[in-house]
Amino acid sequence: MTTIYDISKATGFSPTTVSKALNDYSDVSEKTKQIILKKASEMGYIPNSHARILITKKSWTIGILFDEKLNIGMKHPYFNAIIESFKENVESRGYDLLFISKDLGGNRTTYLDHCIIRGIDGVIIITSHPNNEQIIELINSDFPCVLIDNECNRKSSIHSDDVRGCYLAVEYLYSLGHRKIAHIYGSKDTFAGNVRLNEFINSLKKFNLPKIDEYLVDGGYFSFDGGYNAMKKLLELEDLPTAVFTAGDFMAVGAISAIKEKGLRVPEDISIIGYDDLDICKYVTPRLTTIKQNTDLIGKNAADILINEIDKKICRTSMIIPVELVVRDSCKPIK
Amino acid sequence: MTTIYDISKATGFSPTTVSKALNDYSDVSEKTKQIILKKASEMGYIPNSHARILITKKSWTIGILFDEKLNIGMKHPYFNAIIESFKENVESRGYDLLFISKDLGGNRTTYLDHCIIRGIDGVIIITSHPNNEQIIELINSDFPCVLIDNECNRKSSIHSDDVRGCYLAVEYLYSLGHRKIAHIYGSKDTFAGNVRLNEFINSLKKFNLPKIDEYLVDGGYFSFDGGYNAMKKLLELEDLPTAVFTAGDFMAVGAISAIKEKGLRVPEDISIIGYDDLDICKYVTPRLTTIKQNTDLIGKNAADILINEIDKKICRTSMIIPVELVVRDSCKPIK
DNA sequence: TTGAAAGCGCTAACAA
DNA sequence: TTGTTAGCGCTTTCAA
Repeated sequence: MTTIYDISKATGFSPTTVSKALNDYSDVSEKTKQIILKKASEMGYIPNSHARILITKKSWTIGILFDEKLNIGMKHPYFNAIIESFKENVESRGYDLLFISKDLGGNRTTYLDHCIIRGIDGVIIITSHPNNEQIIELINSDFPCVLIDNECNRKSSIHSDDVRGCYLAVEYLYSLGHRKIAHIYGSKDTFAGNVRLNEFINSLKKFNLPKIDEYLVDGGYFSFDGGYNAMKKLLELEDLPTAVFTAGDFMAVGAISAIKEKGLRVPEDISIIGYDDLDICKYVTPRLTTIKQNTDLIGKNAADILINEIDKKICRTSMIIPVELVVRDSCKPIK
Repeated sequence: MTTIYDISKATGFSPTTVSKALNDYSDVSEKTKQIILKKASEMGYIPNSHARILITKKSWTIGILFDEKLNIGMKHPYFNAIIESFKENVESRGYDLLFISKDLGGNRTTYLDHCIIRGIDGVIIITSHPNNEQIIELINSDFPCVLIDNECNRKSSIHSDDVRGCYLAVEYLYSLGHRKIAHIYGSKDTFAGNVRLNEFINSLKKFNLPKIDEYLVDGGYFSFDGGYNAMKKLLELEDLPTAVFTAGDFMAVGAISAIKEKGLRVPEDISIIGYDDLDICKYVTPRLTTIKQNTDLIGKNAADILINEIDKKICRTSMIIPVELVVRDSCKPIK
C-alpha cells in the first residue's frame, strides 16, 4: 500500500504538497505537480477513500433502500428499471450505490443508523410499506432522501401521474364503447394501489359511469396470482364487466390467464388494460395494452433531486412524471 | 455527532475502555460495560465506519461488478435473480453490497482501483465480456473475486451445469421423436453461448443425430429480437426443423413470435425449448418448456465462496450447479 | 509555492 | 480491568 507519505519521501515534498498535487489544487507549481504525479503513478499509488471520507465527510455514496412486499426483491422489473436508470445517472456523477439493509457487520441496525454509520450522502427509498417504523424514523430525520412512488410532506418524492394514467385508461375503454368497467386494484396498503383505485373511481364519474362495488376487487400486491384470483371473483358475477383495468401489468397477465381458463377470450369477450408497461406486455398473448410509466425519467429525476439536495441547492422537491397510453391487442371496441 | 471521546468524558472512562465496551470485548467489567452502553445510548452514539475501517482494514462491503452486453443492466431477470439471492446471503452475514462503476467521485478509475480505493473485502463479477481489459486486470490481481457464469483458472467461479442442461434438452426432444433439431445459440463472445453451442453438438452425437450447419443460428445476446431474427432464418430453410432448442428463454419467446408470424403453431408444427426458466415462461402462450437454472443456489453459493475466500479459509473454488428440465406446453411428440 | 502541525474517529499494543 | 500512547491515511488550517 503506497501512501502519500511514501510519495512524500520519494519526492522530497511534504505530504501536504503531495496531497494538493494529487487533488489538482491550484497552489502547487506545475513542475512539482508533474514530479509528484509521475512518482505516484510509478509507485502504484491508490488513494484510500476511508481516510479521505473521515476528514471530508463526503463519501460519494448513495444508499438504496429497497423494501417491498411482493417479496421478490430485486426481481421486480418495474423497480429494477427505475434503479437501473437511477444508477446510471448517479454513477455518471461520481457516486457509488450501496444497498442499505437492516444488518451491518453482524449487528442489527436501523435504516437511519445504517445510513449514518456508513456516512452515505443520501438515500433513495423504494418501499411498499412506508408506515414501517424504521422508514418513518428515516423520513423524520434530516437525512437527504427521495421517496419513489410515494408522497410525504417531509421529504422529496417522485412518482407517475396516476391521476392522468387512470383517466387515460378509463377514457380509452370508454371510447371503445365499454360501460361496464371493473378495476383490479393494488393493495390499499400501497401508495399506488390507493391512488389508482381512487382515481379510477374519479374517472368513472367524469364519464358519468356508475361506481359498482362488485367491480372493485383487491388484487393484492401487484402479482400475477393476485390478478388471477381477483379476476376469478369477477368472473363469478352475474353481470360480467366488458373491460377490466388492472393497477399493474402482472395482475393483468394473471387476469388474462383466469379469463382464458374460464373459456372466454381477451379481448373478444373481455378487454384488459394494465399499468406499468413492463417488457412482458410485448410477449404475452394478446399483447397487453397498458399505461406506460416512464421508469427512465423517474430514475433519472430521482437522482437529480437527491443530488441537488445533497449539494444543498434545493431543500425539497415533489415531482410527477407523465404517463402514456400504449395501445396493443388486449382491448377491443364493444360490439 | 457523538464520538467515543464524548462518551469517555461523560462516563469518566478512557476512550479505549469505551471502545472495548462498545465492541463487547471480554476485558471490560460487566458493570463498566453497562454504564458505557447506557450513556452511549442516551447520547445517541452512532459509530463511524470509516474510522473503524481505516484501522481494521475490514469494510464489511462486497462489491458487485455488473457489466453485460444486453445493455439492459439490472433489468435482466436472470442476473437479477442471482444478485437478489447473493444479496440476501451476504447481508445476513453482515456485509453491504456496493455497485462498482468505472467512475468514482468524478474521476475515471479502473474496476480494480475502484475496489481498492473503496477498501471492499471482495467482489462478485457478472459480465458478458470477460475479455475486457479492466476485468482481466481484476482477475489477475489477488483481489478476492467470484465469477458468475464464467470460468477462469485464476479465480473462483460458479455456473450451471450446461453440459447436463443441453443434454437434457436434446434428450427430451429426442424422446418426443424429434430428429431434426435446430439450435439458436447465444453469441460466441459469451461463456454461456459458447458452452451451450458445443454441448448441443455433443448431445446430438450421443443420440447419433447429424450436425446440420443450417440448423445452427446465432441469436446474439440472448434477447427477444435475437431469437426472433434467428428463427426467421430457420424458417427460410427448405427442410424445416421440427424442434428448436434456444440458449435462453428470451430468445425462445422471440422464436415463438417468429413462428406464429409465419402462420405456424408451437408446439404443433415446431417444438421450442428454452433455457433459464425465467418468470416469463409461465406467462407466454404456449407456456415455455425450458431448462431451469437455479439462480437461488448460484447466488447463495457465490456468497459462500466469496466469504470463505475473504476469510482466507479457502483459496479458490469452482462450482457447478445442477439444472433441471421443466416441462410445460411448448414441446410436443412428433406425429 | 511549500510545509508543519493538528486532527477526522477509531482500535491495537502495551503498560499499569 | 483500565488507561496511555500511537497511528490508520488523509486534508486542512495557518505560517513561512
